[in-house]
Amino acid sequence: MSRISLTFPDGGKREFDGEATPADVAASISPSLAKKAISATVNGAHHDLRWPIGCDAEISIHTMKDDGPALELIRHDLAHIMARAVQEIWPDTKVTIGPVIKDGWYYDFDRADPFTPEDLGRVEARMKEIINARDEIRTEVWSRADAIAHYEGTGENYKVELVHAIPDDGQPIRMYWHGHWQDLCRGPHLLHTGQVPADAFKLTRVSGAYWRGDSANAQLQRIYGIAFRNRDDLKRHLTMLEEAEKRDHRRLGREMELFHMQEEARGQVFWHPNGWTLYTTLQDYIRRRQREHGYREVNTPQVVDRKLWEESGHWSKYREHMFVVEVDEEHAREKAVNALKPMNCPCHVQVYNQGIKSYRDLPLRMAEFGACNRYEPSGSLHGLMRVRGFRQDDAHIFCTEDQIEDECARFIGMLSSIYADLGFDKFDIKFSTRPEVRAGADEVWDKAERALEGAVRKITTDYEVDPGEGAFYGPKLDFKLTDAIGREWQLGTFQADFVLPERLEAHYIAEDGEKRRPVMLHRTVIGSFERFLGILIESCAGRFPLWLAPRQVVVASIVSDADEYVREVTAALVRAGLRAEADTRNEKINYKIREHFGSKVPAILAIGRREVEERTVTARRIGEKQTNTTSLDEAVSSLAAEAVPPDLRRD
RNA sequence: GCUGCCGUGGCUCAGGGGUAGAGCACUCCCUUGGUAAGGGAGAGGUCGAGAGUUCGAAUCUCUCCGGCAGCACCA
Repeated sequence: MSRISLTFPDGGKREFDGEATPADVAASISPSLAKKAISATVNGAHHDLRWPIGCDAEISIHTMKDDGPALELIRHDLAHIMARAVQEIWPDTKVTIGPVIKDGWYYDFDRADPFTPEDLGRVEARMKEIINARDEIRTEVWSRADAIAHYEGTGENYKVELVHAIPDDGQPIRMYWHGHWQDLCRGPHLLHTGQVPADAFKLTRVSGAYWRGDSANAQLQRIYGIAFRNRDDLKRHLTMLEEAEKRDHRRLGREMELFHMQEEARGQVFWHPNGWTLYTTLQDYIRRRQREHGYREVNTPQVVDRKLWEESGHWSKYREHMFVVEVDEEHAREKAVNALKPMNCPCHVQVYNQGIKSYRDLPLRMAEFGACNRYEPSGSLHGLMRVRGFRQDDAHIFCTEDQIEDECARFIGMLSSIYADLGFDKFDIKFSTRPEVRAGADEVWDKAERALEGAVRKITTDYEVDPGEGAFYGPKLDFKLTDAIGREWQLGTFQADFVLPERLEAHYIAEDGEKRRPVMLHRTVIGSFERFLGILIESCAGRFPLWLAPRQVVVASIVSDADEYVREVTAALVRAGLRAEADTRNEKINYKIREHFGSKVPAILAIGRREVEERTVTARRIGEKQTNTTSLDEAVSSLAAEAVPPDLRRD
């Protein structure tokens, strides 16, 4: 006879014989625990208590939270409940898949007519009915043949495909039921639909999504939902999203007069004085940091003959995404086909290839604030985050295979330091390893992968590995930050490349006098100024640290008798290197304060009769209530000190 | 590029088959007022573009352009 040993969250143990049913198990648990007993680990695998138990098993009951069922289970079952609601309302709709995602879930449907916002209301109402019905949730084990026959019979061709895709390794195929509705699912699940809080979820949007994520496949209708444990959490989440909207860089870009974009230059940026000040201040900073780390800056052409792109391989792969420039014969002696450079790499190899390089020159670190243009798909454009014209903080390091590790470690050190200076102490790292189709010998890949991963491990073990997702020319590390509403964007990157030096015939003379191929390391820290500034704007909600703020100080008069002194104070600040402005308009100080703090000026010096007489200034900082009156000299020197960029402050 | 939604003055938005409205911003006038909107007056749009339906369209239909969300893409 088989036995089941149960371990409870409180550490207690209980033994059952192998024929125990879930009901037996549930009965042995205290009522309060039973309500929360939803899933378990059976023989090491995560399982649902609803499964027939008929074998030797070590079961640990877990995932119970004191405040109710695990959110993941709630969201998971909501996906099923939504699919059921949709099929009950529109029986001809085919179901596909519906996973749990951040904050909620989605489910993809195949249906001739798209869902309208009103449809979502109907679905939501039906879902609440299902929840209130407290239908028991059951799981059955089916044979593969039965499952396929069933889905073929009901015309659920996507499910047929899914069953076929389940590896045939003896694992049972599980069917999940509530009411008269069923779905293919491996679990785990709640005990009944009533365990889902009926007032803490919301269907948020519909959109198209390709079956299996492949644009060659049919496009399905995806419905997204969000769910929380209770109504308050849901409300909090919605409020948070509203707040995040106020930090949207497109909105702040307009409000702070940083930049604008328009139809005639789609996907490109018109930087305004404030935005350009920010941009160049950041660029100056990056330039200093690069110099500090041994980079030499170059500058290469915008318009390059297609010949070079053919040699580099970009023409065949990215032709559709390049801005091609054809010079007409009427204006030139020969017709030439060029392309705006979509990236700087081949140009840097051209610089490298001038003259003969020795192993003594390596590692050779070549940087360029390279302006690139890519004809990105229209639907991918997104404010500053994804544009067609941008400038990278690009650099290529030409080195030997043995130098990869050291260069990678140096790079990550520099990147961490720069991110920290700019207010990002945390960022996500992704490590992508060799794909199936690739260039370069396995030994070189071994070396490069080890070098990259080793360098990362020196700073953190918290990184994601994407096996097989590396470029065909080498492994890569990506560094990501999130925007106001949690979308992730890739900024920094570090990639080893064994291919381009070969294609463009770069070489150096080794110690033994032989010609060798250098490895080329492609890297960016902030990625592009455009995207990084988008992220930076959102992360600080437009309240830049003083050294970056486009307008650092406004000196505002309270009465017109102070105007002359206001101009004197402003001049002193400007002399000290600050971006200071005088505001002597005939407006009340309240009005001026509101306006300047509204446009995120970090510091305001208010000047009234008292300050004129005492030759002082009264300062107030954005976001702070209190004011601080000091002598003029004191104010100027403390602001000037704060305006020094962090790297220069360290010395 | 695909699916859906949207497109009214600089911004936020109302209206809606008979030739446009509010608040903020802007200009001018009054107010010299101590730390997140003092008061008044004025100027500003032909309603994304084109075509169609209609006696008449910003309002209905179609096409295109653009924006937003998601998908796909991202050297």
